[in-house]
Amino acid sequence: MTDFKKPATIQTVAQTVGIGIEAIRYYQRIGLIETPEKPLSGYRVYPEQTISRLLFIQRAKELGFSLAEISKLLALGDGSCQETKELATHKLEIVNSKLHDLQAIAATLEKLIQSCESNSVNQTCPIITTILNR
Amino acid sequence: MTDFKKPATIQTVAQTVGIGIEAIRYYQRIGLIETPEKPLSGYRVYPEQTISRLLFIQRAKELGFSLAEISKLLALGDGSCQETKELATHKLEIVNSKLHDLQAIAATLEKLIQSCESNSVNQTCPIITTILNR
DNA sequence: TTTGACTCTGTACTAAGGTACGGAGTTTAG
DNA sequence: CTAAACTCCGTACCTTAGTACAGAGTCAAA
Repeated sequence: MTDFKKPATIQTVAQTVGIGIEAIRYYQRIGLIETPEKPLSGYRVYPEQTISRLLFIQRAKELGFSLAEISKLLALGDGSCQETKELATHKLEIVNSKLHDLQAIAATLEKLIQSCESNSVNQTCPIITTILNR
Repeated sequence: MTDFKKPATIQTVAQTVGIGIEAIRYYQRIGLIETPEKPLSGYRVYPEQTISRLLFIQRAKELGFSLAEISKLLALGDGSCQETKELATHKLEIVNSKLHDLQAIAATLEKLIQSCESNSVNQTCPIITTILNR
C-alpha cells in the first residue's frame, strides 16, 4: 500500500509536538536533532523519528534536564543503562539540593513577612532591617 | 580624630564583600549602586555605605531576589512596609511554586532510577524507554 | 497565473548576570 | 627611578534556549 499521508513539513512537526518552528531549527543548529536532506527543489520532509525524538526532548525538559544533558541522554540511547542511571542520579542530587535551598528561602521569607505583619505601625520596615543585619 | 584607614578602593571593597570587581562595576552600570566621584587624579574611594549596600544585595540574592527586585527593595528603603511585604509575599509564592515543581521532578527521577536498579541485566535502559513512552 | 502561505538561510537580538580584554593612567614598594 | 600592581573606561563576549527578521525561493488553491 502506498502511503498517502501528506509529507511532514516543519510546521506540521512543530504542531504535532507542540513546539515552535524556530525551536526545531535551533535544535538542528545545535545538533540535537538531524536536519533531513533538502530535495533539489522543495521543502524538507521530516520522518517519524524526528517527532519521537522531539517528544523525548520535551519530556526530558519537563524533568529539568538541560538541552546539553538531553543530548547526552540521547547519545547514550539504549544499552548503557549504567551511564544513564548515573546521569539521572546526578540530576536527582542537584534537584534535591535545590529543594533544600528553596525550603530555607521559603522559611526565611515567611518569617520576614510575619515580622512585618506583627508590627503594623512602624517607620522602618523590618524586612529591610532584617536583611541588612543578618 | 583623623581616620587613618587606608582608602577603600574597588578591590578592597570587592574583597570585603566577597564579590568580583567586575560585578561591582556591573552594578554601577545598571545603577544598582552609586559610583563615587573620581578625584582629579587617582582612584575612586568607596564609602562604608557602598559596602553595606553590597552586603544587602548579596543577602537578598541569596533569598532568591533578582537584581531588578533588589533594586526595587532598595528604592522602597524604609517607610513603605506594605510594599516591601507585598514584594516578599509575591516572592514566597514563586518560591513555593518552584518547590512544588521540583518535588514532582525528584519523585519522577527517583522512580526512574529505581526502575533501572530493579533490572540489572537488560538491553534497553528503562529510563530511556520510560521517558519515551510517558 | 497570481496571490497568499509556507519554507529556507543566515544573521542579529533577547534576558540576566556577569566576565574578559585592551590600552592608558596611577600608585606604591624596592 | 623604575617596575609591578592596581584602576579606569569602553567595549566585546559568555551562557541558555530560543525569537525575530529580511530576502529569496517554493507550493497550493482559486
